[in-house]
Amino acid sequence: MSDFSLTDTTQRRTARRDPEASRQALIDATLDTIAESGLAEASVTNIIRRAELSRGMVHLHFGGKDNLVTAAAQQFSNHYYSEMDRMIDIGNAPPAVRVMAVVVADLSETLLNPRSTKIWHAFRGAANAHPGIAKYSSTQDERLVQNVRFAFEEIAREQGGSDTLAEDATYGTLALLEGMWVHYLTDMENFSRPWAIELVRRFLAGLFPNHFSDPATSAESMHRLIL
Amino acid sequence: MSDFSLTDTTQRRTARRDPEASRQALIDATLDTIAESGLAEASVTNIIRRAELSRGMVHLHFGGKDNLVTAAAQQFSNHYYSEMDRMIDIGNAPPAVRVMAVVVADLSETLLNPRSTKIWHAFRGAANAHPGIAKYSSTQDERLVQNVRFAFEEIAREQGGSDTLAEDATYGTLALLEGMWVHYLTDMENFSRPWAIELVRRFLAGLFPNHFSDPATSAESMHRLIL
DNA sequence: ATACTTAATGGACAATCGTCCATTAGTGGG
DNA sequence: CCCACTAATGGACGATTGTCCATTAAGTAT
Repeated sequence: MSDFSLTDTTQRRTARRDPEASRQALIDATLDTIAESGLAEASVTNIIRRAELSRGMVHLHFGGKDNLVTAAAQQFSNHYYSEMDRMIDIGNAPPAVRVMAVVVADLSETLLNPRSTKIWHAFRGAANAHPGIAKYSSTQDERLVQNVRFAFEEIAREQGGSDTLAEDATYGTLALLEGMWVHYLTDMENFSRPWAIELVRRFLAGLFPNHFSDPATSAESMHRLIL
Repeated sequence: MSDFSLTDTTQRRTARRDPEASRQALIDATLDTIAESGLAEASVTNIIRRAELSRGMVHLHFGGKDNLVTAAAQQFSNHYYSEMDRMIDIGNAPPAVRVMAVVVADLSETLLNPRSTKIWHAFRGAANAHPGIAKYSSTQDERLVQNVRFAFEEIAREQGGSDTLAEDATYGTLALLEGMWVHYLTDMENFSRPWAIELVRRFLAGLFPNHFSDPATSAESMHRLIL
């Protein structure tokens, strides 16, 4: 109210002539275009039209379209893992609860939604031919895998199971989640998150009856814990 | 030897002026290009160069590039299911063996190999924006799902489990297989088929101990049965 | 042999692709 | 207030896209 001119300047500065904002607008427009119309439609023309920026910006900020798409893939990947980290930060809960936290988070609307699934699969489909994308299109983030593996090793130790059992449980759980994403992509309206969570829990209860039959690992209970 | 001229005529006819062979050559070239360089590189120019045919053939036989790609997706899908049917045709074996037959077939080199995984994921990534492809990029072939579901319902009945258990087992198994394909795609050299088969069996043994602990459902035993 | 049918060719075509650069216009320091 | 700096613009550019068609040539029927 007092310094109207300063406020105005700040606004105009933010609106036009903010390289960081422009960079971000291009990445957002790229991801939105991919989610809405696929990677093939993510041309420079379509991207800059959506971002309401001029043609030269892609070359100016990224040096070319390839780098822009790679940056978009990187940001998308970072967003997934940062949100995942945020959601599974629940202190030192029992290992089975920690595993289920990863499951619930991966299947939550924050991470698993129409936009993210479409983008995810579009990137993965192009990853083979596009090294820049390949780097950021793997779910096998080392930290997350280790996180799950440690929890399963703790469970296996308690139950007297072998180490290969823990490893199988780790990769099986991640594979199950991958499969759920595909299931969601191909049949969104019939997909039920609680159903998917219970399905995973049931499979894990088969491997570790003493841990994943605990009501604390049920879909409702986990939902309350995380959100 | 005797009728050299006839043989020659037949050869030339097969070589040039065989519409069916030309159609097939275009489809093969399309799939090969996608497997090798991705969907984005599957341009008319690249396809006809690989097929060693002329530019107009795409329009002549398919009416346009979109229809060619769709036909390629259809043929690829048909190949998967016909090979799958062939491999799981093992008479009236116990239900657990029938389920494991699907698992082993899906993870066999015939169906799961570098070429097929790359094509598969390329198609799936484009399916959202390309209705023609979407039709043929689903693993949820009704016949196959029913096949697995019937087997699990039989198992669940024997074991006194609920119907939802059979349904969970069905979709869980398919999800597990989807996840294995992704795992294979992202880490081909470290992927072991026996390991993957045993992993699935172990998960199912958790749900149905009486059936999937049977040595007849082990990777080696199944391998012998199918091949 | 001749006419007819049609598979196959390959270049023309407009549209679109991504890259680049001469130019304009905001912004902060002297 | 002006100068240097650089974010931002938008059109020009050659290359490449998919479609289409006039033409050629192979196979078949008369």
